[in-house]
Amino acid sequence: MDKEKIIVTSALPYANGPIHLGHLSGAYLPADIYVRYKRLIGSNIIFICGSDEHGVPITITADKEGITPKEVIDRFHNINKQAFEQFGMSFDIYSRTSLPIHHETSKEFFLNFYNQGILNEKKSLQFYDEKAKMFLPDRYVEGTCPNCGNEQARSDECENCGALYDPADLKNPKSKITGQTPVLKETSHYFFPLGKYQSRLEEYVAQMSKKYGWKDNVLQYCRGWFKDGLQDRAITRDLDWGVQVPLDDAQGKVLYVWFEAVLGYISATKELSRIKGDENLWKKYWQDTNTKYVAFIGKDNIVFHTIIFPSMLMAWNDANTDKYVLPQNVPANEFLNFEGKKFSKSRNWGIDVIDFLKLFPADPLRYCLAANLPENRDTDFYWKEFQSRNNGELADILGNFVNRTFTFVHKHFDGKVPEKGELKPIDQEILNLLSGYPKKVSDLFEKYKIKDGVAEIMNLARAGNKYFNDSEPWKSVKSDKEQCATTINLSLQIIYTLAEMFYPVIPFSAEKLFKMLNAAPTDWFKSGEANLKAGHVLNKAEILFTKIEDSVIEKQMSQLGSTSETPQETEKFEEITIDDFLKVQLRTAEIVSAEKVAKSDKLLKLKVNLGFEQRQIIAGIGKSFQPEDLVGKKVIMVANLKPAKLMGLESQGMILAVEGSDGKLSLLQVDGSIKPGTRAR
RNA sequence: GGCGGGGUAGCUCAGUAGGUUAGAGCAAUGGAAUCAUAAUCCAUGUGUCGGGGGUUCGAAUCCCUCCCCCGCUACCA
Repeated sequence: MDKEKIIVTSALPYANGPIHLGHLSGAYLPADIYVRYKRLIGSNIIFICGSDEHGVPITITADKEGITPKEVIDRFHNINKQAFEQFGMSFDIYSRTSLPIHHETSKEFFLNFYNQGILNEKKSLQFYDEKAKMFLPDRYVEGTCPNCGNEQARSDECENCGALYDPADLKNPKSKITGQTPVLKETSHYFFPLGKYQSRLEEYVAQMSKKYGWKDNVLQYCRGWFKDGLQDRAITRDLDWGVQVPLDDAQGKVLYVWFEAVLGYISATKELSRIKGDENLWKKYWQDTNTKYVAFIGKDNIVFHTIIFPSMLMAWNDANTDKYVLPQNVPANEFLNFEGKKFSKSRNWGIDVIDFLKLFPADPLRYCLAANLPENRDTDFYWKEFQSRNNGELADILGNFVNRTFTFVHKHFDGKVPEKGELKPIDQEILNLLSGYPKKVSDLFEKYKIKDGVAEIMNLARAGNKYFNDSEPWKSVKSDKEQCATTINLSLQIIYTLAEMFYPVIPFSAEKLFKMLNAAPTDWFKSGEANLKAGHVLNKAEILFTKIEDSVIEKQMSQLGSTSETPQETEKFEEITIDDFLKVQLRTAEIVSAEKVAKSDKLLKLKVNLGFEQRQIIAGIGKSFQPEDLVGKKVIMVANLKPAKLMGLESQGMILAVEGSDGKLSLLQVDGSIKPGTRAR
């Protein structure tokens, strides 16, 4: 078989937080299984990943914690790198986009596009916050719409009336960061003309998907983007954290993260070349039309890998003789939820990889996630399912089959592979099954049906148990030793096949299995044959999987959602003076009427009695309360909040509520004897 | 509200070029076996395939409509 040359990438995780189980299910575990399988069939493959370390959210985290962005990325790069290692991710390199090689690569792409003249430079007046010393992105500015008077208009458009205008016309602009009045300064940005590539992209997607069978969910996303029409996208920003725009007149500008992050795959491969001492290694993969490039991602990343990255590579290829390969397949997964709800750090819902691996070994997690990958739709991780997969499948089906065979061989055959004798139909049947297995599983993995493949492998362990049962070696050992030897010989061959088939899924346990067998993996497609010679000496058996007790699982479940236990230790509060506090007028108010705001999911229009006057409040609490239940309640409100318009309705204050771990709101209330309008202090 | 994804057995999930009695694993019930981590093996499902309508000889699968859930987004003052 020809050695396929393959690049596999997993989405670069953002170095602004630890990765959780959902991330693993989306872009990492399926990729690792695929890569390990491909290595076993002899493909020439490299597996690339790294941290994505630029962008605004990282600077915000840094500001909040009073540290530098560098400290933020160092922390999460190391945490995530370690988590991946413990989980058994077999990346050839786990790089990072803060490395000089990445900055150089990104600049090279930018300059190439710039010199080709395909980038559009657009000048515009943007608000500049002199106190924060930064240009303000549109969503950080608000003011009064020159058209309708809406006070929450953005700098260049009003969402209330839909008007578009020049930022200079916005009245009373305010910076949302400092509250200062920003000034207008001229700035210019470069735009990548995505629209120009639309027809080529559509053709590319159509061809690749037809030829290589792209997943349905991926095509649906692409269709949506194509239908809306691709727009020019700005590829620069006024910011100081990121890759500097390599032009003399572009001081204080960096490349927008979406532009450079995908290039991280290439720069990481360059880094790998450097480490391996083969300068041109990366070119042999990225710039060879025979290379098959597969990008594993979660669904949130589809547009970047099927549209943006390919269009950038097209633009490069148009002007260079060294041409990059485009993704041949983008097997994006949906999302993994946790116990029925999506992962949420703030609600303490879910578990980080690094924490999980402190409690349990990697393999049970790998198996459990692999058996329920969100390949077709969102799926859930349940603690109970994890326990039952570990105990009922890994320990009872696979572990026990191995264990019963090994104890038998040590007890009756001196720890050596016994010679097989004449084959009965039952033996021939299992041999046939065995020899067809590598192809059966391979066919599924090649189509990225990892979940089905994994289920199929476990079925082989089931078949092993059945074969052992039906053959009854514990009887034949007394009546027909030759027949017994055949049974045990074949059972050991099954274990060998299992070790190989399971290696991509549960590598740590598979290695133990090979050690017990005193053997090494072979070519994948030969692993269904008789690989153990009679007389081959086996090692002692060890327990592969220990069972997980109910109490251990229950403890984990009981800790879920209990945010009160860890009252956000990491959050630091800015101190304020008593005078600052007294600026806020908290007063009791009685709700006199409540009704839903038309065409709104969660807004309620409330009339409240403040004692000295009535107010109208538009509150976003409609998902937690029925309007009729609110009437008569005495709540706490901010009485001197500047009025604002929501859905065209004026809101003259804000009532206070807290959000529970389930997302339901609870109102701050006082008892009935307190008069409306009483100030809280 | 807009866009996208879903609603199949008690639970977690498969299943669309429309076609014989709709599947798997788990759980449940009964049985067999005792080599083995009390582990295994066999048998057992009256599931309105979210509701209603339509196309068709035939629909979980195609069309229309309604209901519910999830995500993103617009409104969380």
